[in-house]
Amino acid sequence: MPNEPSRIAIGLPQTLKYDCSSPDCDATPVIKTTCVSDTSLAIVPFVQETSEKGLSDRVEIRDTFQVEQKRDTIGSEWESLISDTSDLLIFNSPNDSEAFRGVIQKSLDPSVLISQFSQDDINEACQTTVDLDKYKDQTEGAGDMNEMNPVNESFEVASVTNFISGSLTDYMETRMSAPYSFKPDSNLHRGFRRRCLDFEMLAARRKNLDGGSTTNSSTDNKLVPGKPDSDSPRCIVPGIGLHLNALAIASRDNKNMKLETLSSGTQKLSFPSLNSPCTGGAETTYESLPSASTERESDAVENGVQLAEDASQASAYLVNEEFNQNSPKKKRRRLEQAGEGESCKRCNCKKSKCLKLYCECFAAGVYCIEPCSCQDCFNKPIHEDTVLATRKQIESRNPLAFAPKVIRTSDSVPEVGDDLITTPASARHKRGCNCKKSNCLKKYCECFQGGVGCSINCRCEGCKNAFGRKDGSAIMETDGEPGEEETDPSEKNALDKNFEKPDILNNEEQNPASALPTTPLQLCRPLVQLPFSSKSKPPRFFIAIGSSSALYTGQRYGKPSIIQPQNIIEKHFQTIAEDETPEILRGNSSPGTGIKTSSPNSKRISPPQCELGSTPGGRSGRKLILQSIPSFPSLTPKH
DNA sequence: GAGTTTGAAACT
DNA sequence: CAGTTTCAAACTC
Repeated sequence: MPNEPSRIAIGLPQTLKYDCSSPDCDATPVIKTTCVSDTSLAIVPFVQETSEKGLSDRVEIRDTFQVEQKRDTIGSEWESLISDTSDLLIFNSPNDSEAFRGVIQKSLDPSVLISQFSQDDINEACQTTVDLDKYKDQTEGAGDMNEMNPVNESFEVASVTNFISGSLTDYMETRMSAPYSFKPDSNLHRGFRRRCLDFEMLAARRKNLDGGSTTNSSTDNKLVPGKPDSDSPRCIVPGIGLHLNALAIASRDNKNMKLETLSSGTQKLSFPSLNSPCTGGAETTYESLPSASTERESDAVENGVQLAEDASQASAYLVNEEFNQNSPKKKRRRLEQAGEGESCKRCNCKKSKCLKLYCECFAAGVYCIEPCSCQDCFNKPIHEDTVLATRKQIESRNPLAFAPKVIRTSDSVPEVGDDLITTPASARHKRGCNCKKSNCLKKYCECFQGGVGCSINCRCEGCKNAFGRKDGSAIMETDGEPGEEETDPSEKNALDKNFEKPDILNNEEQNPASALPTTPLQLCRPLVQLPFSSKSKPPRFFIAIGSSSALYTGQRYGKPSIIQPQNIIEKHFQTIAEDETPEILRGNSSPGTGIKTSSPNSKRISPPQCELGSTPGGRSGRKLILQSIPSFPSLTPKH
């Protein structure tokens, strides 16, 4: 960055990449910086995202998007913006490490750390960021840096706090969630390697922390890149598994939620899905976690539901999971018990060497881990080269092969205040299914599995997808709703059976807005309407979808770690990802235009550009997604 | 836990 | 691009 050589240059190097592709982005400030530096385009969005998360005012969020749109349309202006916003990079600049360090040294007490920076500071900073124009003006001044410090430190603090507080796992998880990332050159903020993570390391880290050592140092030591230690946390491979970011988020959220729940005493929650193996051990961690988000507790809980949902579908990073799972069967059983089978990726591959999309781990962009029962597995850090090569090959065939299968579309353009949705699901399977016998009522069906309705892209036969039929006739809605007629009892049973409706749903039933058969669509709406409202409970499966989106956005924009410890930002993030996005899309996209742009029967996925097409000022929603996608392909490591 | 079914992924 | 094979998850018993 021309304008900020001294600061940015130092830390940006490759950290960017790692972080960008890591689910962590959302969690750590570093990511932000990284992302920004990585892609000039990402800067604004990134910043905005950050601000968004920090903002409680939804209006501001919208403004942010608007800004983004504006920027987008301007196009050429990006670069100038970059330079202008170079200061933003400070968030993650190496210099922050100092602050970070200082914070840690000051106190290991998360609460203290958190307290050091008021939400106001964060918001203020965020707002500043949000308003790019304003920011420009600021950047021109010498004092802009100072102004940003609050944010910066806040981020750092959050990270530290998160790390220090019982949420170490969370922190690490976040860090490590970058499934395959580049080897970090930077000693700062480098991503932890998710699956490589083991508790020894965790323990060591804890010790280090306890000993007052800086997070950075410990991290650095652990993250020595390139060491072919399959069990070490350095299993990151470049650009892989971006969509897992969502998972990471989900898992984190999940944990957070749990924490919240615990604190409230209602835990036993009712979030069966949350009890997935993944979250199991996290409790301990969280128990110690200070209730920094006390004020938002209710929200957090509420969010927790959402998160839980999310987690159920995607999370795969909890350390616990790695401990508890010994055999595929067990894993599966646990998963099943948890209500979701996708939470923690584990495979049982025997012939694919875990180098094909057959392998869930590989497909998810993560290394196989101990709980996997795969044979002749090559999806391990020691085979990083092979993994990357294979991945590249697959991506060459299908650029979105590792993208989330279920993506958010602009289909739903529900109007706030609308009653139940009559519009198509807000998320769709990107390719559509091809079911012949399952009637799209079982998890064989990717659409169903993803909790989304079938679409015109599907080639399924006899579609009875409870989330929405191919013909668009049957989107599951609340009991007694129109969509129900389409769904016969058997279907419902199937649905319930497959997804094991959590108690939470029952709770939701009490809430008209989120009544039972929560379908992506259905829930989506409430979310849109009440992004931050405690009443809006995310659709159980939809969340996953949201996560995916979040993933994109999160990666691209980076999820601020600021609030992570408290879930505050996280919540915002979630909300934004799932709720705000739709609105954004709403603005520009017309219903039914979403992903359906691709040929209905086309098996091949259209490239991001096509699918997400970015029309200046045209489809902000899509644009948003689009931007996020680019990060994925970061297959080419910047070593 | 073994065996079957299913549909995506991979291959031809 | 269609048809076939391979694969591993999902499912059943």
